[in-house]
Amino acid sequence: MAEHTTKVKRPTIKDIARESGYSKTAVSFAFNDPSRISKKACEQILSTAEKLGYIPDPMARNFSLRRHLSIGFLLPQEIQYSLNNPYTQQVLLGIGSVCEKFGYTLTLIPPLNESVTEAVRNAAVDGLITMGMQVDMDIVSVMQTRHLSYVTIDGTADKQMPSVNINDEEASYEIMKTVLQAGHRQLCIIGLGKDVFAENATSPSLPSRRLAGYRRALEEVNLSLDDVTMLVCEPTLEEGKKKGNEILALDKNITCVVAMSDIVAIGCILSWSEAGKKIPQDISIAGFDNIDEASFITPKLTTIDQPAHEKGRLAAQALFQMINKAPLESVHIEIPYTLIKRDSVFDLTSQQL
Amino acid sequence: MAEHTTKVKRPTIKDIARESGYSKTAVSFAFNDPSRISKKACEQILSTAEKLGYIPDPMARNFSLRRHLSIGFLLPQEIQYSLNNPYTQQVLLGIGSVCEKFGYTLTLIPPLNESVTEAVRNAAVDGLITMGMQVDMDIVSVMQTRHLSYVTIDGTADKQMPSVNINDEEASYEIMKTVLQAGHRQLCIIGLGKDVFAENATSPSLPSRRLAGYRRALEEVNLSLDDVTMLVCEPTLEEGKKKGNEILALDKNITCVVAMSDIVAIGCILSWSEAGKKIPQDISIAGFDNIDEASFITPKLTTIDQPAHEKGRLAAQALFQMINKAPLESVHIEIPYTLIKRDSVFDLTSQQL
DNA sequence: CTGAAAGCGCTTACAG
DNA sequence: CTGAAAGCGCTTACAG
Repeated sequence: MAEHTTKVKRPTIKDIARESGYSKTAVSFAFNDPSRISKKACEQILSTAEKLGYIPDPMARNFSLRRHLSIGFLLPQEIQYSLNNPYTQQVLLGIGSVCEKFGYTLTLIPPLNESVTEAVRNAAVDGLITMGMQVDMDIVSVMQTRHLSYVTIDGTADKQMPSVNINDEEASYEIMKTVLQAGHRQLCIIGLGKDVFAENATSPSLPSRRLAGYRRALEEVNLSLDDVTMLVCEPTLEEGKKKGNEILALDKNITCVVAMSDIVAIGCILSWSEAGKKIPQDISIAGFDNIDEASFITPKLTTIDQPAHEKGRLAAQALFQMINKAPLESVHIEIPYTLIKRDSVFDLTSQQL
Repeated sequence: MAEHTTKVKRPTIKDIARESGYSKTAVSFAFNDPSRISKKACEQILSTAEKLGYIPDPMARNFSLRRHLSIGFLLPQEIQYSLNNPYTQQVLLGIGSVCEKFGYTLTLIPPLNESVTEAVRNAAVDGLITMGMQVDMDIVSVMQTRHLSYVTIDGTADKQMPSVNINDEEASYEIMKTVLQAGHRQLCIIGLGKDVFAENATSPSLPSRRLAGYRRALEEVNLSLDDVTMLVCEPTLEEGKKKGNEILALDKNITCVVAMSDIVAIGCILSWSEAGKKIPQDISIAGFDNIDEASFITPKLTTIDQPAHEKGRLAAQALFQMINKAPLESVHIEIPYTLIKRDSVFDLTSQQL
């Protein structure tokens, strides 16, 4: 290589040591624990650092200290899908607010080469938060052999799997009951896309727990899930619109849709409005999540309020406890939800024709 | 330390080498370039790795290869504020989709100990995307001495500062003109909170460029910014609601509000609805951004459509070019916007009382 | 195909 | 207060 290949190389601790006349140890102390060297030494070192444009390499520092100062949020599928849901965004905010407090960054980890497992193998983080995880997934064994701490939100509780959830079965029961009490019998359920994690899961996933709640309410009026039209989609606005149109085309005279996700419910409402339907008179709908948008769509959405932000916050808090080797008060955190009755479910009983 | 302090230590490449009978070099090749060793060696190494529960340490690998495989998104203030705006969330999605494509993670970097500069000094990333950055900020010099690549969105273009923008002055001019043509003269502008980056900035920031556009339109009807009520707030729904109420309390008979952010405009609408106002008849409003919510609030919002997702995508694309030492086609990318006229600005001229 | 050894840029126990 | 040296867990040019 010719001399003039002056690659502007960043100075290292060694350069500062040489230039300032002190040792690498002293330079390190100047930045990390000035009390261990003389004031004079510290000043000289800091000023030559300034002069040469030296900033300690965070990666080398972290490597040496065996930490990343970052926690990871594992995205179960492409980022478009994962983050296009206000519910997930609120979870993210909750996690982020805790990271911030601890001086950590938050790493969003999309699948690597389409593989979530690959992504987990390579994740440069101190711990992971996942959504909808179950123990019997190979990602879990990767996290375990990597000795990574992890917490799952909306996943399936297990002693190997610290979790944060609401009581989805009960919440689903309540909202379905609300719909049934309003007299609706021609129903359509829009479930959540099945988890990409779940290849051969055995324990009941979040969608199936919700379904169980719906079923219980249905059975009380002598209906079963077989009497209901079942659809499934990813929780995004676009998918919701699509399903909304599909339902209209179904020609089954559905009077009420019960969606497992507000964003999907809102998508339905938008598509129905465009099609000239009156909501909730022509067709009613109930959601799940109580995202902000649920209260400013017309009609306002009847839904289950679940504190997404709080879920993220608690999951992150638990994760930091684990990272810091502190014992967890409880491995499975269950937080309260609230049924929110608004205007999107028409009361068929009150208008005895 | 007593013998039974069996800290479950992760096996390292050395352990696999010893156990399998091959060298560290061979183990490394088995994972990274199997073609360089014999099939037999590879199999034996991989199987002992499996047996001992060995997964190569990503941090050590990245450190050795002098890379992070992550790019950073710098949050100008606490994560609550920064990410609670659908506009920013879309930018984030755009960035994320590119990261995903390149096999990178996306690191959200909140201020560290309240300091954005501190956060940049310690960021473990290969490049940074910032919002609303100007050259004359000390964060910029930190990025430069760290030899970090960076791109700014909604910042101030400069040869030292690759950027992605729309023409904010022109867009603002257009929307103000729309409002004025509808006959509104009692106006209130809600600007964006001044940047936390900007301590002693000299070149015009995004809010001031927008203001310049507003001013130009105002001057065409012989008004100046002094004739307009000026408010400023952070772009969140909550802040928007607060400002909405403040405006009602103002008792200035404002007929139209021009907000620099849809989320703030929506906040206003919500607070006004609660207060029993008819919108846009009693009070009109125009926004900026065209977030999804702008089209499903009632009334639908008149606003400027700017492709937030595209901004993020282009910024990330440029950043990866820089990281890969490829030349940039253009250091300053300007993308088109669109004026969207909907229902939130009442036409005072058509109803000649 | 295989391995010994230097190197990535820090931290820190230890000796002076 | 100060510094030489080992170590963090990988990669890779080089020699065999």
